[in-house]
Amino acid sequence: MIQPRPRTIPEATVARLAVYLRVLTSLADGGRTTVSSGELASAAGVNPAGLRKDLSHLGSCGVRGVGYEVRALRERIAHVLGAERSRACVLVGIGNLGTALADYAGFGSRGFRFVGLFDAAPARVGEEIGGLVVQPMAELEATVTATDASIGVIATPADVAQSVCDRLAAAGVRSILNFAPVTLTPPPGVDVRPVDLSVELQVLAFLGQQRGVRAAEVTA
Amino acid sequence: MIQPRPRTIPEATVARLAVYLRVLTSLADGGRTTVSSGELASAAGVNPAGLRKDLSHLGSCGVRGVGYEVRALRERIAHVLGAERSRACVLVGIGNLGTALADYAGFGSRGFRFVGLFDAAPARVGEEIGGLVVQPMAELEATVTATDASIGVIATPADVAQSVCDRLAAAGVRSILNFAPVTLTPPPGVDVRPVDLSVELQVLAFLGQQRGVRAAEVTA
DNA sequence: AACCGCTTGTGAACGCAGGAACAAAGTCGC
DNA sequence: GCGACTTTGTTCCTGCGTTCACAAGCGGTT
Repeated sequence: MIQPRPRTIPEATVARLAVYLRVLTSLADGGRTTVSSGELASAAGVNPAGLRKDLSHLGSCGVRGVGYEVRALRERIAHVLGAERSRACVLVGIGNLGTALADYAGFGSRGFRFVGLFDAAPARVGEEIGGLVVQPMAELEATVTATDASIGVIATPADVAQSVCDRLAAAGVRSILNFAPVTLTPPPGVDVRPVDLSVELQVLAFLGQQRGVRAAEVTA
Repeated sequence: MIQPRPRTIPEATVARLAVYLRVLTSLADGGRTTVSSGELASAAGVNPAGLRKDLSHLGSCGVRGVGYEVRALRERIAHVLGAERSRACVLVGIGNLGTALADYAGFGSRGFRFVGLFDAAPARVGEEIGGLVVQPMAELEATVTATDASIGVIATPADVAQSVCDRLAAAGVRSILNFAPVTLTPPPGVDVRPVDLSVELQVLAFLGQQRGVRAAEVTA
């Protein structure tokens, strides 16, 4: 089977596609049937030309002079992102953040479902969160295998994150979202995407500080 | 006063500097006094040449043939990022995620301190988290003014995030970290940095799916 | 049926980030 | 004191992402 499109979609574009998908779902819920690139770009906070280029990566589905059909475009993006099928995820580290993630309903509507929650603290084990019961760490590998989970989320303290990463990888998990404030070095063939909340705050603070300096210079 | 360095540091570099700062702190705690670019790059998960280029943006502080002095470099980065001075932050939306953020000790050690927690639900008001008492939304503006908070964190449901954003901006907050799954349109002069956990998961899933396709092609 | 306005899709140019290679500089050994 | 080695700082270059601008195409109108 020949793929008519080059299947290499830039990572930056993929991130924006996920945002478009969210906006389109919101529009569809609001009863909109068509939308122009300018309006969609405004709602997503990006440049209209860039949005069109992003969409061109998945074979154009718009109608010139009219715009895009909301439902059709949503389906198309969902298909490319693989969001149609539900993906099994396991979550390790049921602290405050882990609890928040396990309870977050937003994941379910985007094609992700948690199939296992794990924590090292015996006091946590047995607790029920979002319909799942927290399991001990010893059951991690068996659950990953049984559920064929391909995504792992690490919300543990920093000092155990690497060992959790290794265990997840060994059990067959290929993609890991890491909230622990350490840089993980995964085995070959495993992707790690770091999400460091402190880093986000520091970048934000620096940009704000720099903006202040600029403003002071302009007035000077 | 003439600044010897161009103060325009690329945003990508700023994000990495925050990571280097974290690694350096860890090294300093471990008793290390010097570190080479290669070792530091490995610990941060980046290319050594790129790391040296990042560091060159803030005036080189390394010693050729030896490496970087851990404490001095840490101080330097902290100074450039403005992490020496503690910054006042307010947090709106004390759900599961908000509670996790308020309780997260990692922020304190990076120069951020929460000075106000707010929630619209009367049941939440009065609760004590991480040494602070949750306040009603009506007190938002007064607290921002009194504490001169410059950073706001939004962890509310999506439907009220824009109005919270507007109120924060009106009260004087210039930088906002948004965890709500909507694209905010801030007033001029206000920066918003979105952190969408579902988007992160979708990008991760797509990359993993694409990796699977690649592997299948190679075997074919 | 033909025209006109509107919107998409694409081609080109610009700027930026990332990586590799090389020169400068300092330390360790002899 | 001198040479060789190690490591930084810089420069060049390649590739990617983003933006602008224009041609192509469709619907509505006359």
